[in-house]
Amino acid sequence: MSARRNELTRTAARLFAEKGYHGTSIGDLAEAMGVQKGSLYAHIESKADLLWDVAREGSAAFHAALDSVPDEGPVVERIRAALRAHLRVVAEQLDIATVFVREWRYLEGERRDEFVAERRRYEERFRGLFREGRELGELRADLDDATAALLALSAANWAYTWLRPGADTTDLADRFTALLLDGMRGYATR
Amino acid sequence: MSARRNELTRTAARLFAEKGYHGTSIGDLAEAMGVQKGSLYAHIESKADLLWDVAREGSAAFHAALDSVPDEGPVVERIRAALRAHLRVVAEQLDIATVFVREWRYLEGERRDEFVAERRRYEERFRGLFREGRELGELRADLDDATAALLALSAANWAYTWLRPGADTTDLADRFTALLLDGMRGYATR
DNA sequence: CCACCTTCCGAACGATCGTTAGTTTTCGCA
DNA sequence: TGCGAAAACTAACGATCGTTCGGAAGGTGG
Repeated sequence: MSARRNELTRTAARLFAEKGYHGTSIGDLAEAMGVQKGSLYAHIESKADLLWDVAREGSAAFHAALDSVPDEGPVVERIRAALRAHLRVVAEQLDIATVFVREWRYLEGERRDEFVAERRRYEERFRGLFREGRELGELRADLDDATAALLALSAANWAYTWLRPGADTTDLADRFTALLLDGMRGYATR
Repeated sequence: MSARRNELTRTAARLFAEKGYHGTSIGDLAEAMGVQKGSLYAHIESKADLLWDVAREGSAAFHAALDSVPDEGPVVERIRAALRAHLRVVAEQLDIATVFVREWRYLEGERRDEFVAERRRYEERFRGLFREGRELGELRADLDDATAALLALSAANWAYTWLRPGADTTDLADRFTALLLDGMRGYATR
C-alpha cells in the first residue's frame, strides 16, 4: 500500500470518527487530502473500501493487544493486562477505535459478516478470562462471569467517548481492575 | 401534538436507531409512514426537528427515571434503584435510548448545546450517588468514586447495544450492583 | 351545508451525493 | 534524458438528497 493510500485511510478514520461514515462525503475526504474528489479513485474503488480498511485495522489492533496477554499465570494479572492493553489501543488510536466500536455497522454484505465474527471472537477471548478465573478458583466460585465480563467490556467499549487521545491509561486500567476485583463497599470498614 | 405527528416521531426514533440519522432519508421516513415524502412537511419544518424531538424525549425519560430514586435512605439501595431505572428505560424505549446515547451528536447549534448540558447534568446526578456513598461512609473511605461512577455509567450507556427490547432488567441491574459493591474476587473463598 | 383545519398528493427545485472517464502532471529510475 | 507508473485534474454523469408549493382530499364542529 502506497504512502498516499495509507494517508487516505488515516484521514478517513479521522473524519469517520468525527462526523460519522454517512456524515462524511467523498468531497470532505478530498478536501482534507488537499485534492479533487475524483482523484481519490486512483486509490480506492469505493467509499465503502475506506470503512472496511479502518474497521479491519481496528480488529487487528485489538486482537494484537489481547495477543500480548500471557496464556498462563494468575488470572487477576491477565485481566489487568487485558484492560491495560485495550485501553491503550483506544487512547493511542482513538479514531480507529471509534470506527471499530461505532461505525462498523455501516459495513455491508460479507464484509460486515466478517467484521462481526472478528468482533465476537474478540469479546469471547475477553470473556474467557473471567470464566477461567472462576473455574480455576481465583475468582469467587459463585461469580456470574458473563455479567462480570459484560461490565468490564462495557467500560472498555465506552472508553472511546471520554478517553483523551494519547492519555496514559495504565493507572486507569488498574483502577478499573481493582474495582472489579474488590468492589466499592470495602469489607474492612463495614 | 397530533397523533400523526407523534407517530412520525416514533418512526424517526426507530429508523434513526436502525440506520443512523444520516443513514435515514426523508424518503425512508415517508415510506415507513406510507406517505409521499413532501407530506411530512405538514408536520415538521426540517429533518433536524425529528432528531431534536427524539433526543429530548430521551433526556426526559432518563431524568424521569432518576427522579424515581429517593433522595434519602441507604446509598447502596439508591444506586441499585438508579441502575434499575436506567436499564428499564433502555429496554422499554430502546430506539429512543439509542438516539440519546449515539445519535445526539448530529444535533447542531444551540440544540446541541442544550442537549449536552442535559446529558452532563444526568451524569452528574448519577455520579453524585457514588460520591455521597463515600462521604457518608457507606462505601469504602478510599473509594475513587469518579472511576466507580464511570464504570457504572459505562455499563448503563453501553446497554443499548446488547439489551433486548422489553427484557426484564431488574435482575440484571441487581447483578451489576452486586458486582460493583463486592467485586468478583470473593474474600470468603480467598 | 358550509367553513375550516389537518393531512396528503404530485411535481418540481437546486444542491449534493458517489462515481466515471479522458487527459495531464509529477516523479522515481533506468 | 527519456520512460512508465502513480497521482491529480477537469468535467460530467445519473441518482438521491432535503425542501417547497399549489392544490385536493377528508373529517369535524358550527
